[in-house]
Amino acid sequence: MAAYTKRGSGRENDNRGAVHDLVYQEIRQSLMVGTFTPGEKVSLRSLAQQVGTSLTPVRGAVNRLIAEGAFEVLPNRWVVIPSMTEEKFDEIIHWRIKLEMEATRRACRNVTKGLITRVESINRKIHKVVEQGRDRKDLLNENYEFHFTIYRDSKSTILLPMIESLWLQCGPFTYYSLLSPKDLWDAKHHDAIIDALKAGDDDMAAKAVKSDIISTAKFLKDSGQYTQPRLRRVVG
Amino acid sequence: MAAYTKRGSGRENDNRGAVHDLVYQEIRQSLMVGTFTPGEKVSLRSLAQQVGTSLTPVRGAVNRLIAEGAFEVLPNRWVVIPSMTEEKFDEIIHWRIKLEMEATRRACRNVTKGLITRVESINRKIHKVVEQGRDRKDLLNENYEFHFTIYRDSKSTILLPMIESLWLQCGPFTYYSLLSPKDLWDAKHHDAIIDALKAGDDDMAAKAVKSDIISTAKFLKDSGQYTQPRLRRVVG
DNA sequence: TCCAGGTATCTGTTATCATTTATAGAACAT
DNA sequence: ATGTTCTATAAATGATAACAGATACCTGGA
Repeated sequence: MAAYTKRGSGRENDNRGAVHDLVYQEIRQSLMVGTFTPGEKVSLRSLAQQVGTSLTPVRGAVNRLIAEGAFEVLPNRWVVIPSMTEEKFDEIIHWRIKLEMEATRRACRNVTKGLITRVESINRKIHKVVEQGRDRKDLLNENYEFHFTIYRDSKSTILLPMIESLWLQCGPFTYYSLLSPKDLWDAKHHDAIIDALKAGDDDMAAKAVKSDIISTAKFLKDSGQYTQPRLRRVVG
Repeated sequence: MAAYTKRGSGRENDNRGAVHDLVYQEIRQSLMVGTFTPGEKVSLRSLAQQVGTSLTPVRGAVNRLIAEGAFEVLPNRWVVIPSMTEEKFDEIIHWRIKLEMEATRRACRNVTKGLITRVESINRKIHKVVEQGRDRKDLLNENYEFHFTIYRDSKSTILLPMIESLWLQCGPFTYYSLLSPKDLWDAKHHDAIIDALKAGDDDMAAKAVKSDIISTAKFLKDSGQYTQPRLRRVVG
């Protein structure tokens, strides 16, 4: 037993997280709520200055985000936010539906009281944000939490990274939705998901998730702007 | 092998690729042909020494591979080859089938003469390797090329990274198949894929791919060894 | 007015060094 | 003989500086 022996100082910094992980989380969050705009150029040095570190941890975070499809690297080796085309968006949505339906089914099959409590709590927050008309970014964050709280309970180390990657890829596209005047958030899908979880009906839960994805996809498509395929200047 | 250094000497190295990209390719290749064994610890320094560079490009490559699920990072911050469980493997195969069927369908829909030529060329190489009983690793490499030559023609920037990630994740598992005495390679699936491509029958091509995946999955499962979920020592 | 060429600046990339942290092994006490 | 503590080693992580390539801008000439 004797957990008294603490090595070294240890008291100094309870932060415990590697800096490049914090940087990753910060950029990722910005990405999800549409802080970056599709096509925007991203500089490692400016990012480093923004987060107040050297290039090294930023590089680690950016490399990871590139691998996840959140960033794109041009032939120049410059890093940009990928642009979005309609085909690409449709494809993302198509696979989001497939993967998230399955993740939901799995989570529903071994649903616990704890999951329902957590999800209901987040859903209440969402309702509150919508009522109070608060910042749309809060809504996006809570929506992310709502879904991934469920998906995490699928206990699938295969599904989760794929789903995260897809969310990350359509994240910047939500930038335009922030500009859109109309703010239609239909809470009925979330409620339906919770009801299905409570009933332990995995097919019903999956269907509710599908409806939710289609609904938000339609919302994004309405306010979104697709980017033309980038024209690369051919140097002669 | 192959010191990649790019720093001082300007023209020695083909400037087309950054060093960390070459390192990535090399590690990835090793991963695919089962050079690493599941659960094995990987040290950045040893990797750097192996490829003859400093840590920096190795870190970039490893970070990317972590994001792709090829490496796993322990709470100790040590990097290891992920272990494989039966559930995990089945899940990977399940989604490989779904995604690769779709990629094949897309490639088949806009099939070109060039694709068929390339694929037939690779298939001939595979036949030759099998006949001559050459190194199993050559077989794995050619098999990879065969499939991804097709998938690349799906022109889907969404599908391809997901499929690559799945291949990478079951890559180390093939280590055991290299140890297996029996070497059953059924070429009929590849031939069926080519026939379907020639006929432009996307459903048939997709079905042939499914058969091929199931076949190789069965082969891997026969010779594979699953790893117990890692036991973390609980300090008391 | 337009185009060519050169220069300054910005970008990613790599190497090296310093710091922190965790594991392993030896020495010690019980 | 066993368990604990100290120490040495090895590991990842972060900061900094030097380097190479590309872009942007400015200048000079037609």
